[in-house]
Amino acid sequence: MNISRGPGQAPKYQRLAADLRRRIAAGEWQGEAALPVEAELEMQYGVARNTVRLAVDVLVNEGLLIRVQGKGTFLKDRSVLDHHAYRSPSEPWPGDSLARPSEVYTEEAQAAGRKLTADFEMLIVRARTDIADRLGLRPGEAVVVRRMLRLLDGEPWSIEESHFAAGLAAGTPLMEPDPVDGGDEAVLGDIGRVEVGAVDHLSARMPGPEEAQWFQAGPGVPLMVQTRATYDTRGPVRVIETRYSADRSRLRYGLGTPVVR
Amino acid sequence: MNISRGPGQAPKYQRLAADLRRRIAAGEWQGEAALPVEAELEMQYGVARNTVRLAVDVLVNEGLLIRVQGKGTFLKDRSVLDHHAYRSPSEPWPGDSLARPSEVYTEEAQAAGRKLTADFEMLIVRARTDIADRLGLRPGEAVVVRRMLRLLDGEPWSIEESHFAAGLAAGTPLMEPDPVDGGDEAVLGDIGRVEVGAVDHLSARMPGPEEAQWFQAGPGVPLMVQTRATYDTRGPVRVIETRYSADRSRLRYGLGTPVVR
DNA sequence: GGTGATTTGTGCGTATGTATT
DNA sequence: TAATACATACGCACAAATCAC
Repeated sequence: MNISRGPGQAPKYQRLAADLRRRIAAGEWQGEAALPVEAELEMQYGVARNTVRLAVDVLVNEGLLIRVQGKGTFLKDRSVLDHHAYRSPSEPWPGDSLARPSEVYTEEAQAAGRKLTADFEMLIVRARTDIADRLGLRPGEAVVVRRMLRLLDGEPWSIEESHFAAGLAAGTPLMEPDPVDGGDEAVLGDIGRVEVGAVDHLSARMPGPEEAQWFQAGPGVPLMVQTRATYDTRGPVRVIETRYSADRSRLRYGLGTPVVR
Repeated sequence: MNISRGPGQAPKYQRLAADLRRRIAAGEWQGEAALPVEAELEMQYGVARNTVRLAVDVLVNEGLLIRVQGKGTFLKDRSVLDHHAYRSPSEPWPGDSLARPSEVYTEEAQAAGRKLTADFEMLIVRARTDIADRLGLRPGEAVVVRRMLRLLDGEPWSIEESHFAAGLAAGTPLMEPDPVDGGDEAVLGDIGRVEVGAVDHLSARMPGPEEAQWFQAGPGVPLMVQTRATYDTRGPVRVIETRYSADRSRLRYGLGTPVVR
């Protein structure tokens, strides 16, 4: 392919990126195979190393390729784990359709032949304004954050943070720096705050530096953010913000009357 | 700030990026203000232009900054439009909680003081394997795709594609290259295929080149992808895949018993 | 309407650092 | 240890878009 630049043409590096994209789509390299090394691409296309890197940058930022220093440039693998974020109330399933004790995650992973582990942290912070809003608190009020860091086959998968008003958590096991058997909803049940409804907000964005580090997310891998505000008959109970590495997860919502398949 | 690189330190451009991130967070530039020009940053930090560009690249890919040739580098604006992807059946709302005629979008935009317009296309294609799967078709069977391109204040906002089995659409207005009053569900109702349930899958990824062009999405702006498979009592009805520019949209799901706020 | 100054975009070359094999 | 391959960093030149005059 000739990528010399004429007038009215796209820049070289973009044309090079397009050609590499085409060769990838054509299956020239399979699986997680390595691409030709940069020096080889320089020669194949007769361009400077800089131009090769600009082109590969494009595909890396699209999430198609990953670069590994000292090894090479590789096709990126994409295998996702579905998570049931919600089931229709009538879908047969042990427990509530809003509840999500840790066992749910473990089971989903096992069903997919994969292994899910988790770390736990508890912290007390001043609420972000959007969280305070949804909990019905004044801005800057203290909230208890219970954070679950989930790993899939040892790779970072999601960060789940449950936010409780300090008043609600006081005097309960939610103040302890340990996960609770049966999930936090067990505690909520004990104090008569059974969640009956929720509103989820879903968005996506690129990770910040700390997030990119924890998720081991290179360029081209967005985060998917699920923010769930739950309610009982008295009012707001908690806000759960869960961040997923988008290249490893997909969320599923069962809506309306479930259909047997 | 001194960003000379010592041993064991992060690379210059990363430290420069971190410092710029800090200055942005500190509010040194407000609104959509311009950052110092590249030459100015070169001098401030005493580095080569290349290094400045690498650092700014980082922040652009995080979605924090945008660059405009001939003008400068600017803070990126983020204003999102919420879309009600699902409402609890008991939430008061005209029409079904699964249905989404165009009017819903228009109303949501109006409520936010913005204007939503749309273009329509109809095409007949061989089904992608995942679509065929969910429609219960053999791979490669023909499907009718009804595509709605939605613009918010004239800016690209979402692409919605409804996929119907060719057999189902035959002989109905779904074969016409025009939108249907009341939405496609009006046609489905007429032929006795009232959707009673659905399964949504949500994911996020970076746009491909055509998508990036249509969405006018620079680097750092992911797509959010919602795939809804709907059912009536007889089986699959349609698959709706909607792609949103993640920096302009947020999806809302009302779950369980709705709570008055 | 045009001209030049400003600012980012593209492209080349070179050298050296660092991780992997 | 040596070779390989990507990462970082410098410098330079010109193109293309924008804007002020």
